[in-house]
Amino acid sequence: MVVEKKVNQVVDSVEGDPPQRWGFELPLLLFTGFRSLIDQLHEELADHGYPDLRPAHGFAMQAIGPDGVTASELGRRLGISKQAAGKTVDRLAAMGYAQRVADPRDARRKLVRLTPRGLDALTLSAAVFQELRGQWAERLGNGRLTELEDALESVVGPAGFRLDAAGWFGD
Amino acid sequence: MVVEKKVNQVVDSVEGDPPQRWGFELPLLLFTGFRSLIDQLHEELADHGYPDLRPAHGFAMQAIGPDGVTASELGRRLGISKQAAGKTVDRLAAMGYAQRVADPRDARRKLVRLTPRGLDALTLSAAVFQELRGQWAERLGNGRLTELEDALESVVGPAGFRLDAAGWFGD
DNA sequence: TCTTTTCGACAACCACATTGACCACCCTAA
DNA sequence: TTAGGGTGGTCAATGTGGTTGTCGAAAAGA
Repeated sequence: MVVEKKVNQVVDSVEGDPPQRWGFELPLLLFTGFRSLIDQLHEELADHGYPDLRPAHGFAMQAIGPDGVTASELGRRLGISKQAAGKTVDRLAAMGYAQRVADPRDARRKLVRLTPRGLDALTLSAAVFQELRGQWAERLGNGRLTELEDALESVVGPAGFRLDAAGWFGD
Repeated sequence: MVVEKKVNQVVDSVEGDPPQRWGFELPLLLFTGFRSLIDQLHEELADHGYPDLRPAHGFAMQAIGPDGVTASELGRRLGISKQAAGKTVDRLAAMGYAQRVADPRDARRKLVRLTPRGLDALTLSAAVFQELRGQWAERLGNGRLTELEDALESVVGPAGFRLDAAGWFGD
């Protein structure tokens, strides 16, 4: 990559107008948008009886899915060790969002399944996201919103979304 | 918020086409875009002699800024305790990106400043982001990219960007 | 059947945050 | 001028969520 050139470009334009927009604005805008949606989601969730859910829990429950998974598989999906996944399940179970059930077809396995409460939280989340998208559509106009979504998809690809976001940021 | 209505809407359309796009795609697209930019940034940083930098370090260094801050103020900006901020500074200092200097005007304070190496990393990051934005512009066309940025800004506002992203996600 | 792999658990450990306590220092008002 | 309150930095204890290592039981494959 020709970054050296860019260094001078950036340094030079400190005294002047940005070419169009600074490059660093893009990730910040994306992150701020994401964060605002997630924060609003959890406000709604709290108001509707799920005050203890955190963003990471949503990813975990999404990774469990409607059919359930083993703790090992959950670890793979979340990008953490199976032991850490087991502890995550413990926490979700203690909060009443998940449970372990023995797998009759494989005595080693214990399937992690969402409880009805867990499924409800997921259903509500989907509805809140739909509502929030509606608010964006109101503000931007449906066309601009769709273009935004399409543009993003064409850059990042429709590639299956990664759920291993928990420790990714970490120090 | 009229979420109850949305629940049925979402449940109903499980058997059918999404209204346009599912609401949950929007946050995922935003996050995936953000993540892809950050991942590529850190690939570049690693290739240019900064292999030990993690995303969270970038936020911390950004919070320190070119003028330096006290550890307490750093804690406020990052949304963590001053003790945790102090440890973060210890880590950055151990890696050679920051240093503490006594403040001659206030004997209590120790100013945290970026080292030349830290400043270089920040400058390089800005250049990489500029380059990455160029790649997006190539793929989308400059017009569509600018529209994307403008649309995002009009939703989340030009409000100063929050740096307290580290523990925000957390479990 | 024998070997290898997989699953879930237990234990020890580590990284990074927390709270609480403390002293040194600045600032201001009596 | 001095007493008090607020602020800055550090130490200590603790909590949480992750890691690796190990293990026995069970499944899968040669």
